[in-house]
This record gives sequence, C-alpha cells and structure tokens, in this order.
Amino acid sequence: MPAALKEGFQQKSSERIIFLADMNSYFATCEQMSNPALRGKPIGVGGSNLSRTVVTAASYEAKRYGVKNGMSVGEAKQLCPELRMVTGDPDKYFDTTKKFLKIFQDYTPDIEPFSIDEAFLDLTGTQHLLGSFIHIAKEIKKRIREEIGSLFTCSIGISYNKRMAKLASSKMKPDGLVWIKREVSKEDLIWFAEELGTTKGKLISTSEALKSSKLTDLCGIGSRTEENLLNMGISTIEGLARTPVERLKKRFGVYGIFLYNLSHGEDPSPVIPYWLDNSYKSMGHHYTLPEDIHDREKLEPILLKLSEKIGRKLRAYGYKAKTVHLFLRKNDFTSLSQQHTLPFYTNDGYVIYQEVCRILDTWIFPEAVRMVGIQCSNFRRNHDQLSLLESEAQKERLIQALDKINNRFGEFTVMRGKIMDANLKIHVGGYLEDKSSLTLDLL
DNA sequence: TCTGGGGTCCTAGGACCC
DNA sequence: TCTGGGGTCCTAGGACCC
Repeated sequence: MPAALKEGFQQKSSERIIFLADMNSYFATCEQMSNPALRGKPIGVGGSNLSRTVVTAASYEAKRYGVKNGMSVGEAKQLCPELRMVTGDPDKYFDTTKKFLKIFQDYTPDIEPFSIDEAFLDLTGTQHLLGSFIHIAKEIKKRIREEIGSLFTCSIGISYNKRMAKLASSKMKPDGLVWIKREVSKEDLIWFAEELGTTKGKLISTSEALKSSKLTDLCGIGSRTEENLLNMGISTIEGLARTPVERLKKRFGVYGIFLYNLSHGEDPSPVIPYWLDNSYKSMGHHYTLPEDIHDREKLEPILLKLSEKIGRKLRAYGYKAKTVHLFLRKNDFTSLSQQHTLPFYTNDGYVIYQEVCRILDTWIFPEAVRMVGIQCSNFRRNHDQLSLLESEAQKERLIQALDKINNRFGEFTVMRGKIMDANLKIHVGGYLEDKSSLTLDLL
C-alpha cells in the first residue's frame, strides 16, 4: 500500500467531508435499554393512546416481520401478532441524544442535529488530527455502544455534502458505514477494505448510489413531489438529472433548482452547528383523543392542558410567543385550522388557552373531533423575566413557582382546576382560577 | 390497515404604512 | 381624488423531515 493512499483519499482541497450519524431504531432501542424484559423482542413505540396510534419506531426484531415506522398498530399486529407496544417517553430519548452529541463533540464542533436521532458532522480538514475518517466512524460506533448502551448501533454515511451523506447512511441499516465518493478507483476500494477491517460497510460512487436509489430515497423528495414529477414523465433520479433545469424551475420555482442539484448529487447547504442556531421557530402539542369528542365543553380541559404544556415549554426555553394556532382533525380526517396573532407576547398557558377559545368561538363545533393541536409561533426571546406591571409580575412569579414544582415532581403535579376536571391524569393538587393566589390542595 | 406527534421552510394574497 | 411602488405583518395552505 503506497504511503500516500494510507493517508486517505486524495480529496480536492475544496471538497468537504460530512458525516451523517443515524441511530438505528432509536426509540425502540432506548426502551429496550431501560427495560431488559423488552430486549430481543419485537416492540413498537407509539403515542399515549395505543389503540389509535401508529408505530413511531419499531425494534429490529419487529422490523424482521415487516413492521415499518409509520404503520398503524393494527396493521403491524397483523404482521407480527406478538408485537408489544410501548408508549414513548420523549424526555428519556432526549437525554440519550445529549449523550451521543457529546461523543461527537470530541471529533468536531461543527455538529448539526438533524432530528432527535441523527446529526450531521462536518469533519472537513480534521483528518490529519484525528486519523482516517473510517477510523473516526468506527470509533464513534464503538464509543456509542460502550458509553451509551450495548444495544445502540448507528449507521454512518460519509460524503462530500449533507444530502449525499444522508443517502449514504440509508444504504446500509442497521450499523452500516457507507461512503459515497464522486469517483471510486480500484486503489480506493483496496484502501477502504483495509481500513474497514471487519466492520460492515461499503464504498460507492455517486453515480452508483444515485442509480440504485428511488426518487423518494433522496432527502427532500416526498410522495407529493414524486407524484408531481411522475406527471411530468419523470420517474427516476436519472430522468430528473436529464431534465433541463429551466423546466424544473418553471414548474417548482426555487425548489426546482434544488431538485436539479439533488439529482446530480450536489447540495451546497452548509452544516449549521447547533451553537449557531439552536432557536425554535414554533412549539406545539397535538393530541389524538382516546375517543371522538362531540361537544366543546369536553374539549376545553384538554385544550387548557395542551396550552399549559406549551406555556411551560416556552418558559423553559426562554421564549414568548405572539401567534396561536388551533388545529382540529374531525373523525372523517378533514380539518379545521386557524391562527391568531396577539397584540403582545406571552408565555402564559392560560393566555394561550383564552386565545384558542376565541378561535373556537368563531367556529361551528364539528360533530366529532378526533385530534386537536395547538401551536405557538412568532417568538421573541424572553429577556425581561418579570414584567413591570405589578399584576403581571405577580402572575409571572406564580408561573415560576408552578414551574419549579412541576420541574421537581414531574409534569402536572400542580394543575389548574379545570385540568383536574378533565380527569386526564392522576391529580395531586390544583389551584384556583384566581391566579393571584396559589392554593395547593395536596391529597 | 384507517392514517401520531414533533418540527421546518416556502408561497401567495391582502392589509396597511410611507 | 387618483396613483405607484416598497416594505412589513398577517393568514392560509402546501410541501418536507424524522
């Protein structure tokens, strides 16, 4: 092996090196780690109401039966009768996410979390410091197993831009290590095999990778765009790549240029480190009702609960919001949706709730509601912790007190009277609608 | 087999201001 | 009284991701 090759590929100096690390069957593995009884078993993680949910994440044991993420529980159980459904616990997953991001930090500060279970790493220019990229990828895999949990595996895709790295990571699941390079020589293949050792992985060229992929395998092309392309007579990535960019621009606008680039394996978008942009643009909660609701009175306590939850999240992250968005899904899957912008910013769940009610006032209440969602947007950073007005200040102090209690004892230890009426959760206490006085009735 | 819950970005049209 | 054009804010809706 020539010494020059040992150093790695002859990358053009302008070429970037991007990793996408994707945790495999993430939620399911988190559940199997925290509950040994679930290990080695086909499980699915779903929403709070397991009869009206979909499988958010299936364990690999379940995937072997053909269970896929996004499948309804009924369908999944047909494929795999012994499938065990577990209600998801976002806080638990988020804690684990923080752990693997911390591992990544040892290799580069340029980390862009892409979702709760995957992140882009820009390793451009770090090779001489850290050794070959294959070595880094192998080490990351090893450390995740050793430091976070033996069941955790991740697929790592390496390429010269984000979307190709993403495609690479999807080419071998679970636990794969795939590099997509513009061109692959015989020497490259030999070097790669040697570096890889016993680790599962492969090296493929861009053209090979694109040829073996469907349009929707590319991150950024969903079913609607696929349909639209099909109507234009484009059914493959090759077909898309042959289409004049002008035609795509005419049909899709700016998005057309993105599609054109994508079909050629190009994606100029930078890795944006989390420390440059960790801001939220919106926060919300959706809730699929255990049973359809037919009248407004039954829905109100749930709306209040969702509003309070958003308020707490806004406060936790130091935001105030100005726009409130209400969304109802009827049992026939049509929906009602409206947004209102307030003349001021708020992080008070009750204010959000009141605005939701004002929207509701303008609607004829549907016959049967299946799902309800509230979303807040139009944020401002909440620098002034306490308002100047004394009544406002009092309200804010109360909210802070509630937050403290909730943070200590878990969500909804303290709830407003109305939430208790809803009988949604075991309640320990409540406080009166008169927000100037805090009354805790501890049972 | 009836389809969850958390987000992101973009476009287009209307209101309003200067 | 009529008119143009730019900028911003707001709402609705559509697409995408995991």
